[in-house]
Amino acid sequence: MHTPLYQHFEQYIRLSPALREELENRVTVQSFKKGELLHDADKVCTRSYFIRKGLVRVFFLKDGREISEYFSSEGEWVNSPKSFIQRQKDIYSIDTLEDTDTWRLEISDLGYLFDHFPEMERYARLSMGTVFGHLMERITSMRFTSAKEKYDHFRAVYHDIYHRIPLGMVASYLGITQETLSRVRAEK
Amino acid sequence: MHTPLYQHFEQYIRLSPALREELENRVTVQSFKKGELLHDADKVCTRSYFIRKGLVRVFFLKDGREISEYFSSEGEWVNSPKSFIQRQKDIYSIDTLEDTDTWRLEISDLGYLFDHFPEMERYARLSMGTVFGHLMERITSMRFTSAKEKYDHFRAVYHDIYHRIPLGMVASYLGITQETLSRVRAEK
DNA sequence: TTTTTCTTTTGACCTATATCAAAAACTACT
DNA sequence: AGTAGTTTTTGATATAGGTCAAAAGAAAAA
Repeated sequence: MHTPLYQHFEQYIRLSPALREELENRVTVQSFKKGELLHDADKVCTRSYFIRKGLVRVFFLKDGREISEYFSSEGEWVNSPKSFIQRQKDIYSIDTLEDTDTWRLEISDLGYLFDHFPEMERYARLSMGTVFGHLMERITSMRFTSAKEKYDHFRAVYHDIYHRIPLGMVASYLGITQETLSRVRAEK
Repeated sequence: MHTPLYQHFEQYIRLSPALREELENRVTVQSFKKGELLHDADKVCTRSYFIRKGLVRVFFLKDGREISEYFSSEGEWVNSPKSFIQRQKDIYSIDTLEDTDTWRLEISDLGYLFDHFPEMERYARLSMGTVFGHLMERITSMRFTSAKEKYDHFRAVYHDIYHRIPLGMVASYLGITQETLSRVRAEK
């Protein structure tokens, strides 16, 4: 039943039966229709969602326009990172681009797991290391690169899901206008 | 003697006497002259340096030019993150912009600390969370912003040290040319 | 199916920043 | 102090990508 979740953890640590059971008990199924909000920037983010099926987008408002920060899909956790970690409000909201099924974990439950299973701390450290690497690569790919190079990098990173994301959202993710992205895409 | 190092850890966890002692035993003083390499991209990064005094720059080569990735100064750890975490080569080298004194920690010693002190795992998770936030902010500040806005953000982030960094290195950090940065700076 | 709304493409024009080149201002040796 | 090397500034020009506007295409609603 919770196999994809276990597999995710086992990329980084070995799950003891006790930890498996705790995870299973503390995680709740929650589904969202396309366009629904998982998290609103108005509030502190107290939940993390593991995506079983679907696609979500983390975004914020700048001058009244929605800017995509990043996208998450099957097999990944999503939350508003700074809000979730530091228990304060942040600028990000999260909504879905497709009907999405998740397992939801409350921050209080996660705290319990950290306190009682040191391997969870290790899991967090290692998995953050992975994401960390992605962020640095992204920063590199945003400097001294043409719109085309940015788009190519985006397609490489979001290889499996880039075609499921509307053009305007991709453009704001890349920091270019959708007109420019449309032209870049045309010449191929 | 090791006070600044202890203080750094105690932003995130409480250091037991036992852990203090282990840290103290495993850390080695190392000093570098201005311009010396702390790490060369040719090699796997197996050491992390805590900066007691001085200023270093993490950079890589693109088309024969040196691009600054970021800077670190007093009270911070520096290494080549992906190389250090995943024990493989990466593009980054590290050198000093000033004479620099450090405490050096070998990855094997860090591994020992992770294995024997679960609070070290917690420290790593929490401190990575902080850096994580900075990276996300930086990504945001690089999209849809003018050269001037990028420079303003840089000065805010590197408030205490920005004046110690040569203009050309700041420009490559921001992803703009040094000519543009020079002009931005002139009109104030 | 038809209408309405949302998304993407195309076109014309403009501006911020890149590029190339050279002068000026620093820094660091001898 | 004087020379050589490096870094920063200034100037002239070019261009990628922004902005604004409108048409075309797709998706959702009636």
